[in-house]
Amino acid sequence: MPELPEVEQVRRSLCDGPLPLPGRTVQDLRVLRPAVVDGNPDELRQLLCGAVCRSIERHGKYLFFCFQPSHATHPHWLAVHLRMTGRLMLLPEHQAPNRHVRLLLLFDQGLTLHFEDPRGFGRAWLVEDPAVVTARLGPDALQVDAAGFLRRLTAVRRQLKPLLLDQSVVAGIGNIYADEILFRAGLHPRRTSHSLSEAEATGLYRTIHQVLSQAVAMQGANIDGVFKAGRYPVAVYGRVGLPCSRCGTKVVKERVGQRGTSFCPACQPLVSSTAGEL
DNA sequence: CACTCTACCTGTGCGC
DNA sequence: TGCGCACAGGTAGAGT
Repeated sequence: MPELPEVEQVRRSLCDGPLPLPGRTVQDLRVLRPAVVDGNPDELRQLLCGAVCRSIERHGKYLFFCFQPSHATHPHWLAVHLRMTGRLMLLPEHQAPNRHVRLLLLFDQGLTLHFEDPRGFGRAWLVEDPAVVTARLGPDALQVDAAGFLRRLTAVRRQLKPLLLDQSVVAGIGNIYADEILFRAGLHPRRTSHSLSEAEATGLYRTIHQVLSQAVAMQGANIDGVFKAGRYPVAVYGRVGLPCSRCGTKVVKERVGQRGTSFCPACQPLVSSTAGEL
């Protein structure tokens, strides 16, 4: 389930890997499953064939591929959202797409970008400007400054778990990192934004930044047997019934805001405490 | 405004 | 072995 750190890892691997995408020209585009494209697949193909990839940007969980078509003055952007099970892989052209590949972008020098997605929730679509998409989102969770975050936090009266998941507040946090952040901040998922002390609110901000930047540095999360994108060790997500790494209390799972939520009932008390960060 | 539900989709893992 | 089924989750959009 790619969230900010995993999406950033994808971006980096495509930009800074041994075979960087920027600078390469699209030779062909194949839509293997039309639902993956939001818009007309033929139009997408016409616009991107012959276009040169200039850069790949990220905002929250969205990727934006900047393409300069040969006969246009301004670039076109391919927006991509991987949702839960989407993956992007740059493979040699002789590699046959597996049955879950939805979209193929054939580049020069025999490189093909595979957009694979077993669940088929992921989407790719063209935009004139990434701002069309990012206007609906809050600031990127790694870019937001303390004052901006605290302003957004105190502007509402909401439970912390759904608040962190709301992409219009800050963009990039999903179910896994929301649980990890709240655990490390020592905050119960049902605590409300307006109930936080100043120290708790600042601690939450610092924890968001700390957890996400550490996860980016470790190339994403590592979840036992499920999701091994990177090496960032999760402390509570998917660890129901196992002892909390900090105090040994069994990790519990409840539904908070319709979402499965794992936390340590001892380290994350529902009542305000002066414990501070973990 | 805050919350809840539903739809989308399919692989996984459980109970029987 | 195999069937049925709940479950997982990001987002949009509708409803309470």
